[in-house]
Order: sequence, then structure tokens, then C-alpha cells
Amino acid sequence: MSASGEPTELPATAYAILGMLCFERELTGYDAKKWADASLRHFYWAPATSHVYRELARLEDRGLVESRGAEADEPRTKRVYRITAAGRAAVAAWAATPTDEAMVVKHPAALRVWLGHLVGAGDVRTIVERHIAQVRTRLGEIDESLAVAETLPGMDYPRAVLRWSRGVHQADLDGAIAFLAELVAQTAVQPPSTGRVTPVT
Amino acid sequence: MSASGEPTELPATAYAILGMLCFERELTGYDAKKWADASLRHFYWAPATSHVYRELARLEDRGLVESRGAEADEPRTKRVYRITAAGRAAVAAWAATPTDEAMVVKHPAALRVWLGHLVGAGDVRTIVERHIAQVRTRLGEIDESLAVAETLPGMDYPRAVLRWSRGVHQADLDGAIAFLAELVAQTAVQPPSTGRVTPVT
DNA sequence: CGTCTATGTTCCCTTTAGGAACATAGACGA
DNA sequence: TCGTCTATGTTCCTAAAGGGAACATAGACG
Repeated sequence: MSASGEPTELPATAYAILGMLCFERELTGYDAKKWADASLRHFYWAPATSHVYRELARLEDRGLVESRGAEADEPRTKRVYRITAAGRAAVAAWAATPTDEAMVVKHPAALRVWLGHLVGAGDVRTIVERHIAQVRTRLGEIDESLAVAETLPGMDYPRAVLRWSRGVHQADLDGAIAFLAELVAQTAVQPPSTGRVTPVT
Repeated sequence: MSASGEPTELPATAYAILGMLCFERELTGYDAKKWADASLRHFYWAPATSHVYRELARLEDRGLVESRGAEADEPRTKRVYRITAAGRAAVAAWAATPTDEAMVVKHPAALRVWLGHLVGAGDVRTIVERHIAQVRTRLGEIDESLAVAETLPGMDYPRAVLRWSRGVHQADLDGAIAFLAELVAQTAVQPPSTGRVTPVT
């Protein structure tokens, strides 16, 4: 496996998909997408459907996965992917390689709050309240995902990662709640006449 | 506000850059990039340099920023950007609009740990230890950024957001440490002979 | 038998991203 | 005064990602 020089490095998404194929014997693109939405999303990313299929095609080009059509008892027109030995070696090598890429937190609500001085305190409050509701929903989703992982064997690492990322989202929630409290306290004490808002030139 | 039809929606990155121009009277692309690296990165993203320039060009096309060349006493060939009234209105409108976009946590280390069963426990440990070091560094950077924000007026919201995201990164660190402890405990108890690894067909 | 939802995939075009290269200013020492 | 080193500042090229619509079929349910 892994001929002299790897053709080119693959993006993390490709390895994520290869990774899924290490847990499940076979997957369709659709399965992979569902899985990503349910679990991977909470600590890495949920690629677009078209992206999943593109990656699968590329992986097959490189011999890291192989595919077959539907079988007789599966009348549906579908393509089922399975990882190859080369693929398994490639993911393992990738997973064992430390990276200097840092975690990226892309937080749309925080970005808006960052610009809070441009809008009324009421608007900021709405943003944060909605964000809090969203995060609560997400914590529920993570718990569901975690519950599923409990029932499956060989999922120790995925479970640990889900717990880990659950903590991160919980901290986000706590921070949002704390900020909201601060915001409410502040606007209660000082009436909106304080000249802190939009000192436009 | 919000005129009948906006030309087309801009991506969040564009608003992030417009946002910076609300804090500072004038910025070059280089300045914007540095700022993003120092602060925005911790709760949203640090766009590539080329991306920053691209966004500035687009914003100018749309009349949301305007630019001038270097002045006599600034011999360098540079372009300095400033936000326009239209730009200010656009960011304010955007910032006040709640979004349903969820937070994305892109966590390269966690993704590798997720595949822990493919590699030795020692490799997993190395990954996590390096990640812990990285996060510690980052917490330091956030504190620095926070210290800078302390000294500037009108930075209440940015400061609050930095504190908020600091908590998120702290939770990441805590989770990593907890996981590492678990990992060490487990490998101490059960020798590496457990048949948990790659049940290949 | 109709139609509704879940499963499953592909195509096409746009936008976003990131690295490398390019270019110049000033600082500092030899 | 001449390298050369770092900080400043920008552009170009190509790859990756996104997203939605279209296409297709199976099974469920009334």
C-alpha cells in the first residue's frame, strides 16, 4: 500500500469519510451524509451531500475505497462503498500524525454580539437568547448521538470525543447565559441614554 | 431600514471586515489580517490574507467601503480603507438580524482521536498532549487580546465575546485533560493485547 | 391507486479558501 | 554602504467547498 509518494495530500474531509468506513463495513453516500450530520458535525463538520459523493469518487480513484452496485435483494439503484486495505492504512497513518492545525470555532452569534455597539441592547439580547435555545437543542442532539454510540461496540473513542465536544458546547451555553445576565443587569442599571451606542462620525 | 432588495447577501467574513472598520477609522488589508489573527480568530475565523483583500475589493465595489492610496508622509505603496455610511448601515442591519446558522467547531485533534481505534493508544496520547499544549498557548493569546481590549475604549462587546470564547477554549482544554487521564488509566489497567483494534473482515 | 416521505445520486455553477510569490521599507550590523 | 532580515503590503493561481435543483425509486398509508 501507499506507493512511494502519496499522489497529493487529501483534505480532512476525505479522512473523515474513510474513517466512517472503518466503523461500518459498507456505506452509501447517503449513509455517510446522515452519519456526518448526526455525529461528526458536533466536533468537526458536516459536508454538503454533493461533497460527500465527490470525496467518495476521489477516494475510489485512488484505490482507498471500492464500490459495488446494489445486490439482487436490494433493488434500489445505489452504490455501496467499502474501504480497502490501502485506505485503512492511509487513514491510520493520517490519524496517527499530529497536526499543528488549531481548532476553529465559527460562532455566528458571537460575531454579531461582537458588533453589539452598532445595534440596540435589545437586539443583542434577542441574538443571545436565540443562540441559547439553539445550543440547548444541540446538546440534546449530542446526547442522542451519545446514546446511540452506547449501544454499539467498538465505539469507545467516538463516545469519548462526543463527550469532549459536549463539554465545549456546554461551555458555550454557560458563557451565553452569563453574558446575557450581565447584559440585562447593565441595561437595567443604566438607562439607554448612555452615550456608548454608535458614536458615528 | 434594510432597503427593499439587497444586491446579494454577503458572507459573514465580509461583515467581519466591515465590523473592524467600525472600530478603527482606517485599515489596510494587512491591518485587517493582523487583527483577525489576534482576535477574530478566537471566536470566528482568521481568513487567508488573499481572502481579506478580495473582500475589501468587493466591499468597495458595493460602496460599503472606500479607499485611498498612501499619503505623502507614508511612502509605502498601500491602500487604506474606510467604511462608508452605507457600509455602516449594512453591518448594523446584519448584526441585528438573528441567524439560524449554528456554531461550527472544527477540531482536528478530536477528529484524529475519533479514529483512535486505528492507531496505538500511545499515538492518541501524543495527539492529545500536543493539543493540550496548543490550547494552553491559545488561552494565553486570548488573554493578551483581552488585555489589549481592556486598554481601549468602546470595546465592551468585543471584550465580552473574548471572555465568552475563552470559556469555550478552556472547556476544550478541560475535556482534553480529562480524556487523557482516562486514557492513561485505561492503558495502565489493560495491556495493549486487548482485541479491540481493527476487526477487519 | 395516488401521493407522500425517505432513500439515494448526479450535475452544474458559484463562491470561498489558501498558499506561494511578489514587492518594498526600514532596521541593524559588518 | 552594502547586505540581509524582518515587517509591511499586495496579487495571482488553483483547489476545495457549497448549494440547490433535478432525477430516480421504494415503501408506507389511506
